[in-house]
Amino acid sequence: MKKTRNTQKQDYVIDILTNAKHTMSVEAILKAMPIKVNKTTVYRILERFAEKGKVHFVTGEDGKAYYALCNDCNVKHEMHNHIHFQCKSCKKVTCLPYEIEVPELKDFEVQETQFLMIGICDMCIS
Amino acid sequence: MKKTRNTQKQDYVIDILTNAKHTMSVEAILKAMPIKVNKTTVYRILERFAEKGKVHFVTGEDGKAYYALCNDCNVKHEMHNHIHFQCKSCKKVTCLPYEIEVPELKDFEVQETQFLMIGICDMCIS
DNA sequence: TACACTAAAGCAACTTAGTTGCAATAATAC
DNA sequence: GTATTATTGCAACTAAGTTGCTTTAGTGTA
Repeated sequence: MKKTRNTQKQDYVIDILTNAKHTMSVEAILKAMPIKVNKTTVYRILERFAEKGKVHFVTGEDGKAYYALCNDCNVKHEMHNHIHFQCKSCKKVTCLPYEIEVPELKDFEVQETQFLMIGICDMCIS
Repeated sequence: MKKTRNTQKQDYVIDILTNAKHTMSVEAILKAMPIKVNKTTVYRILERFAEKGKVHFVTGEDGKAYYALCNDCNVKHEMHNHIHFQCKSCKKVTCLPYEIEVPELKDFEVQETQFLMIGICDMCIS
């Protein structure tokens, strides 16, 4: 395994995702940063974390990637088979505590899953 | 309901999707067109078809939209709860004949679903 | 068949997420 | 303290998708 270093910016990303109520886009993470960080840096930090399984992401219906910390989700499963919900109005993506029972596929070697439900959230419905 | 017109270009899109083995990106549809068509046109044709329920799309892990004809998938269900598979190597997205049992969500009004499994397909594994 | 209405198509310019290659910076090991 | 190299920054780029406006061409009516 490649050597890694601890940096302040990586810590900030973890802090921000830890305190996040929803999954976050790179754009949102950048805005939440207490110091100025380049977007490429954030992309690469998240890429590294995703490889290590610290973070997972879903691609929203809008084509953007939304990131969240991995809590117990993949410790047990190696995969993130829980559902995400994206609100069409506010675009927020939320991790939901529902696991999907995934079928065995014959012609495909499955590495990840992304289950997304799309609609309107409570906050936006009123 | 708004009036619609039948045009050659719309027919071509339907033809192409009918003969497609996989879901198709707008780029792929454009390439498959027997005549020159503007990309904006294809986007708008697909948008109209999606509204009418003739077509559905999944957002791939790559953030691109992949379109497929709706066969019996939404006639019965109003939603497209089948699984899609995207190959990380060739990027192809395939509709799979597996329905997902979706949970009732309390805080969200669900309008659509996108279930994506990601990995390597048989063709690319060798 | 000719005409009016307007849906559909074309065009060009734009927006934005994400990427790339390379140079500068700074953790870590010695 | 110094060397090594992981990490960050920067600028330029790519590509998907959008927007506003003009032009073209289905379709209904006379």
